[in-house]
Amino acid sequence: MEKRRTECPGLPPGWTREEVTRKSGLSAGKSDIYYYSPSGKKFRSKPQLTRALDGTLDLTSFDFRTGCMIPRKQKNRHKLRGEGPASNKSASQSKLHLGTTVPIRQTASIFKQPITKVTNHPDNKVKPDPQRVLEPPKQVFWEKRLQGLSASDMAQEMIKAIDLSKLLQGVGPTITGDALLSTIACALHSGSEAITGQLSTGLDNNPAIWLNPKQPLCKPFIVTDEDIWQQEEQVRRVRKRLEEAMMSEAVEHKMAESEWSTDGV
DNA sequence: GCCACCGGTGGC
DNA sequence: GCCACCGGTGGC
Repeated sequence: MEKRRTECPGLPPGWTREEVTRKSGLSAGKSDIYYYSPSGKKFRSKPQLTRALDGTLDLTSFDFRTGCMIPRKQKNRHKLRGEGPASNKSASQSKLHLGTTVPIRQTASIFKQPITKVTNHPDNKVKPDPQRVLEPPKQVFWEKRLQGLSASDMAQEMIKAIDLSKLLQGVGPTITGDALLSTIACALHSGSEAITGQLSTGLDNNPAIWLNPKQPLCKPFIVTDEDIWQQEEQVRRVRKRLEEAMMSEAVEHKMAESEWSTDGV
C-alpha cells in the first residue's frame, strides 16, 4: 500500500495521518508522513503541527512519524513531571524548578477520543462516534440566556409557577427560597427513603438541637391528594397550551409550504 | 498557481 | 550515517 490515511490516536478527533511511500528517485522506498487537520490543511513537519496546535495540545512527547505519544521513561524516577524526554536541563537546574514547574499533560486525553476495545479478534477496529465530532461548540455562558425567563401562554400571559411556599417551610433563619428548594432537591436525588422533613421541634430557636442529615432542612409537611391534583392540573394546562401552540405553528408551516409550492419553480 | 513528490542538508 | 525538515520543481 503506497498511501494510507488513518485517524490518529495521538491527536484530537478529525485529524488524520498519512504515510506516502516514495516511488522513484534516490529515496525510493522511503516514506513521508503528513497530517491533515479537520479542515483539510496539510502539515509536513512537527514544528508546523506544533504551531497549529499551540495552546491546544502539548506535542513534546508526540512522535511525528508514528503518530503516537512516546511514553515517559520510567527509569529516572527523579524526573520532574512535565519535563519532556528531550530536556537538556542539568540536575541542579531541575532542582531549582522543583515544585514550581507547572505540570503539562503529556497525552491528548483532554480530548474525548474513541475507545479501542481490545479483544482477541484481529479485525477489531476503533469506531469513532461521528455525532460527537460534529457536535458544535457551545457559546460561553449560553445557559445564562435562559436565566430569569418565565413561561407564558399564547396570549403572552405569564404561567404561574407552582407555589410550594405554603406547604413547605424551611427550618432556621436562612432556609428560604432557593435554599429551601436546594435542600429538598438534594434530598430527593440523594436518598431513597421517604421525605418527611425535620421532625425535631424547636429547631428555629435552638441551634444545638439534633438535625437529621438524611432529611431536607424543612419543617414536617403532609402532601394531600388535593396538592397532587392541583399540580397535575397545572401540568395538564401547560401541556394543553403547548399542544395548541404547536398545532397552530404546524398549520402556519403547512400554509407557508403550500404557498411555496404554488409559486412555481 | 497549486501541490505532490523528491532532493538536499543541518543537526544529531 | 541517519533522518527530520523544508526547499524546489514538474505536472496538472
